Amino acid sequence: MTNIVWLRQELRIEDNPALYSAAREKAPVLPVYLWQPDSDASAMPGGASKWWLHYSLTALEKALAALGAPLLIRAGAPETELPKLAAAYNADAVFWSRAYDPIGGAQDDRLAETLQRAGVACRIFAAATHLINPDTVMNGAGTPYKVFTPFWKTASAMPAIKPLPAPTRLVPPRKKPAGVTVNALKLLPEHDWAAGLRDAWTPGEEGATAQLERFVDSALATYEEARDYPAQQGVSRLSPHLRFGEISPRVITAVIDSVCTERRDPQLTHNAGVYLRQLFWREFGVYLLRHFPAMTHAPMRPEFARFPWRNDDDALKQWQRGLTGYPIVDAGMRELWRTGWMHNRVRMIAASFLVKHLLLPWQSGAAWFWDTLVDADIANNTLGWQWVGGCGPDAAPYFRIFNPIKQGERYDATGAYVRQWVPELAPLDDKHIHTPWLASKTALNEANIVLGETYPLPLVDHQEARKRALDAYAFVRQG
DNA sequence: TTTTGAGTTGTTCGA
DNA sequence: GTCGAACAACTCAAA
Repeated sequence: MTNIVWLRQELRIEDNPALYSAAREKAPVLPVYLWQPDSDASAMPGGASKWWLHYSLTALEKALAALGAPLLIRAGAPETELPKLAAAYNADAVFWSRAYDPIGGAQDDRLAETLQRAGVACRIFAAATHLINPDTVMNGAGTPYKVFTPFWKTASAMPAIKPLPAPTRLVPPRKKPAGVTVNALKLLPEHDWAAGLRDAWTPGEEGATAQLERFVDSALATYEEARDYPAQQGVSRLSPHLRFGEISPRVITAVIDSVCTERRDPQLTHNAGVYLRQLFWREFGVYLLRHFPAMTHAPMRPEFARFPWRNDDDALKQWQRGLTGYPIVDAGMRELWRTGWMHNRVRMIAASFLVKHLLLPWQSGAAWFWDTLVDADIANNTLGWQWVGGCGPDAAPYFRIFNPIKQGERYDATGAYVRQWVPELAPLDDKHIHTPWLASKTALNEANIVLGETYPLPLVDHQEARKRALDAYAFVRQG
């Protein structure tokens, strides 16, 4: 008799309800990860996510081996692989955490049915991937919230669930598992473009814990102010760790709460509150997707179906490559390409530029982010892009059009961020670092810049693009 | 049912 | 340079 633990979105051993419960029963534990190459194309991780997954699985293998039970890795769908494994190991039960996205949820239902037919018990847990269960937070009318603040008030007032400890020891099944190696999944790119990712990140539970510690020690106390400046280390950078379940948001909350209690510093406590509120945007994302599964592809506001999006592959490519001619946008897009991540402030600027300045559909931006972000998460990505597009719940009003010049000058006043990611502009003086097309010939010569050759001229004029966007949004409103 | 207040992250214009 | 208003109504949530 064996307990199978299917590890899906929680690639960690601490605060893992399925693993914890299976381990408590003293029976042998078989932890399983399933790679699903044939699943729905929209559910397949993008290139950057696959890179991360490779190292996350490697770390998980090591952690589980240290506890005594090696990880079994297989390729295949859970509803075919898990019943096979249950039979081969004479398993009494399969333990796993529920998924709240449409594809994962449907998979849960199919798996539970198949296992029950085979006489195997299903021990399904509310996922510790999130702080709330999306099915339990509703407004007074009994319908799902569509506005963040009231959602947050209700959701954050729910009693916090204490994180579960990591099991100290696991009993392996007698039979040696026959799986594949992480390498066999071929998650790493054939052509190695991942040097920037390797420099920037340490995937895995240990890396996640270390990152949380760094954030709490060095940035949390100034989070509210510093989080908007992309050249500073002002944000948590925990998003990919959360995405792969290498750390649970309950652990993050518990650690921060205990630090605040210990230090009794009102400024720290205030900033911690600002950060924890941000964590609830992640909750809001999964919550909305649970209740409005079509939002991954369809605008939440139906009138946006007639939005006059343009079709311009050249412009899309220039945006993707960081060649729009607007330094802050290009810096962000190149940070993304190199490191698999982009600072939140710059995500808003770059995304707004695609949707409002270029009038390209938010779905094409979402697709690019899906492929290039190490933290690509279907719920967060969808919410973020619908918000920017103005077609989501609680969205940015249509007349709120980020000015990429002003944003650059305000949040990257010295140009440190632009200089890091757009090195061809680095020698330019601060005054024109966000507007190279306004620099004098002498200044450009001295900086070795030939506009249109070494760095592009602006793809669109801000004022004209702004007017065009306002007209397009007016068209949607009036029908 | 009706009413009322509020709504992540901005920009521009004119006094 | 600073400040407030306009952008333009609309939807959501709760009383």
